[in-house]
Amino acid sequence: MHVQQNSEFDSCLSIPFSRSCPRQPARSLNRTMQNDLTLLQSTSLFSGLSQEDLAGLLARMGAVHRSYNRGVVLVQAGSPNHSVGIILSGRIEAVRLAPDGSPLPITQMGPGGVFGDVLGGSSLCSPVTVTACTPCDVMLIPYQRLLCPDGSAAQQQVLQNLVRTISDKYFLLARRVDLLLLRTLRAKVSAYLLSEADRAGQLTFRIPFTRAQLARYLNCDRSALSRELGRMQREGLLDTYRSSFKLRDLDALRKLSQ
Amino acid sequence: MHVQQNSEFDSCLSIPFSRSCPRQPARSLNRTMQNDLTLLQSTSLFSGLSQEDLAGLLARMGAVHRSYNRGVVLVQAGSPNHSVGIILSGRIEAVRLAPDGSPLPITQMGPGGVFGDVLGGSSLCSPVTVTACTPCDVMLIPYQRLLCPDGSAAQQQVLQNLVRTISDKYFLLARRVDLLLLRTLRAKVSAYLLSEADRAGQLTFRIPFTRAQLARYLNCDRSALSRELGRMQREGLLDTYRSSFKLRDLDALRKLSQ
DNA sequence: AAATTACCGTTGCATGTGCAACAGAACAGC
DNA sequence: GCTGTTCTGTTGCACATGCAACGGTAATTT
Repeated sequence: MHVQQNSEFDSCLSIPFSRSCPRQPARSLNRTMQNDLTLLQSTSLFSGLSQEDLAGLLARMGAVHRSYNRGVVLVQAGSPNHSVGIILSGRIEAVRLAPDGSPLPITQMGPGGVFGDVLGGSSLCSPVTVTACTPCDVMLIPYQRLLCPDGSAAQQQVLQNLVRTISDKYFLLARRVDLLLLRTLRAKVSAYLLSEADRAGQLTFRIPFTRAQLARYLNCDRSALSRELGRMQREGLLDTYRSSFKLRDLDALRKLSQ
Repeated sequence: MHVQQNSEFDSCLSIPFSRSCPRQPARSLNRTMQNDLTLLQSTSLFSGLSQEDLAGLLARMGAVHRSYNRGVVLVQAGSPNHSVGIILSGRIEAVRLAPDGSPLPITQMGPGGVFGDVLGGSSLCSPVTVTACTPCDVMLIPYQRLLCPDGSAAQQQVLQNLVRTISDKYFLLARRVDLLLLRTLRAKVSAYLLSEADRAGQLTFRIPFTRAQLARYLNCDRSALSRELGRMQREGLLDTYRSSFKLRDLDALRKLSQ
């Protein structure tokens, strides 16, 4: 099973859906439930739990299952969010509204991804808007129930996992800071593309951004990004067409990214 | 008692030491222990615990008390870190080494500050070097003992608190990202100074950075920063001399910071 | 198939800012 | 006192990049 968690970017755009339609007859639903448990087990939040413990825990915590269509807003920035969500199928993206109102892409996540966890139960308002990129199935768990210990070993394991999950997100954000700290646009582009190639495991890959989105992500102007990519292409460093990239000179790119 | 936690910047440079020398006769030491407990109670990590619970928990977890002289390295970047530290007195600072080797200030903390918590227990190596700005007293708790539940209510409370603590640090980092995303140097300076004034609670304050450090923090050139500060001073927006600042036109600064 | 929209590359221009170099002030040590 | 070091402000210059505008191509809709 293809599980992606905490992936700040994710170049895999085609997700193999285990279910195209969440509303199914009861017999299929049981089978679906089984699939969900297996997926949840491989999640950073629920790793290390047996299926029995997990099922019991979910019931005690009042976990609910929701389906959303593409484009639906799951979490509205500025309004309080009381649930942790785990993606069962589909993709979601989190964006921030910049002070000037333009959307700033933060992260995208596929099945197994956990969102809404970095609120610390402090009844804080979410700084990001979470929307469904594709039709989604999501499991929602009230944050209070998640944090409030019931004394079970499983629940304590989940708390530990939660610490891990949030720490991982911290490090992802820290890596983004590293990107933003690079001085030249060329360095940013090189660092970003190298990280994407690393994630994809090959030198040819697609990124989950349009040019305009990537420009916002790297905090630069869209035309400047196009210009720089054109230059790098002419210099033989890479090939690119729209969202597709092929890295040609890894060593040079590594040097450029400092 | 003056408690500072999770302060990414902190303009208070003069810390009133409760103890100038940690090595004292037994009678004083007990009194010191009492002070420590009170301070720890007001910490984000140990809030909500009674002194009895806290004392028992610390003993069970194998917490140790260490003193460091100014300049000593508490955590070396790149080497694994197995302990969470809570500052009892003094100040510490965390810096990163940029790819080019220059130090990049990350955070400073005073009494009550918690560090080494964002490692997720995954035996990760610390990305930052933590050093003592002043002579320090620190309480160290093995991360494994902290995460591994013993079934006590106090321990579960600590786990919850740990989630909160890490979440808070995530948001601090997110705010730094916001700073870095601002397009012009003037906007960065305005946003930073406004946040410092907000923290200090007054328009006249000192920042914990030299010009060169602030330039690194805002990701700009030192001379460019001096130039911009000079311009803003001539325009009547603020006054500055070395690390001291006085904001003169709050409205204008707010507009500039977008 | 036509029309509408979104996406992308290109280019000219203005300028903010990195870079290097220098000098004076503050500070520490002797 | 003197000396060396660190911190800071200043300035000239080059250039990377933001900005605006335009046209072309791909994608989507009717």
